Amino acid sequence: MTVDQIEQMARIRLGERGIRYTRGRQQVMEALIRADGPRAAVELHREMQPPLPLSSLYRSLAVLAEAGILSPHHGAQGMTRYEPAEWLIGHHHHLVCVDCGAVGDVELSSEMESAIERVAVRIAGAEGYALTGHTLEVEGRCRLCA
Amino acid sequence: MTVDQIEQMARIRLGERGIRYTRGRQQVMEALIRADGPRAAVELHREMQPPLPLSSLYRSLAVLAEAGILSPHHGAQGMTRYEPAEWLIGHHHHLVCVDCGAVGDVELSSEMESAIERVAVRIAGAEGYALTGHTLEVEGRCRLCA
DNA sequence: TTCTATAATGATAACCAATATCATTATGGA
DNA sequence: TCCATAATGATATTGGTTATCATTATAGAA
Repeated sequence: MTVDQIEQMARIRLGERGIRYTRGRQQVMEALIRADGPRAAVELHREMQPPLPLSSLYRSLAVLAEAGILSPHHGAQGMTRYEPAEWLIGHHHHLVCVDCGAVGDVELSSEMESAIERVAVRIAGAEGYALTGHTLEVEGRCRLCA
Repeated sequence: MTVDQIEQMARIRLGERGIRYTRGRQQVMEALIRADGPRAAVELHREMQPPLPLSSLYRSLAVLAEAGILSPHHGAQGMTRYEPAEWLIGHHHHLVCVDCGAVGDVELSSEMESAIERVAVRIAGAEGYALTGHTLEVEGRCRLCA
């Protein structure tokens, strides 16, 4: 799935809801699509050239998440990082560094994935929850923090 | 494992580090041991009788987490919830309500657990991380929010 | 027991990610 | 082109969390 294709799907979803896919939102989406994991507003602000004002950045993230195009991930230092929703970039899990807070995406083989899926279904059912998703958060110390 | 036994282990760990197990910290630990999942400072403040001052509450949580007795969990609304570390209450996973943010603990059968453990080892190894732990975060809508 | 060094407390202020406000600007449709 | 409405961005505000610091409590020494 190319960046353009993902953007196209996002654009359609927004159009259906009367939400515009403006230059700023486009910048946010492209940065997140190219990233290898969730990113916080402050991180995007640092990396974007030229940087979008923080107020616009935060609002764009909120709008895109509300539309189901971005998914929030609550991480270390109380920062909320976002990444394109799974229907855009595929189901995956997270590898988190317990020291620096870096988060990376990980995809599993279908056998591993279905094993985890079965567990998630079992857990949600037992507690009367309507299952919406699941993520295996693998924690460790990254090469730099080791 | 009883509340007293868990407290005793926590007390020993603190003693080894020259950290006192004071009445306030005791109140915090007992509230968290009795809880069925991670709790935030604000939640503890509401539930404790009499409530510890928020400044002391936050500091106690930080001290106990620093000593490895509590583990932080970063959740919705940017709130950090804490629970006794796994070496005290056992390994478990989390069931999170995507609407209200409630978090509950879930224990798995040993077969399910070892299946997930294998996946975690595989992931960390592939990315060069030193594995420290893993949690399956199952997301859904709880009975109240359904 | 008393003294003393040090840890812990709690009121207060400061911090910072995130959100709300609102006047201005941009956009798509009539 | 005009207009209704969405979006922007500077600014102010919120709220969870952390830092400060004078006071209090505690463990160990004398």
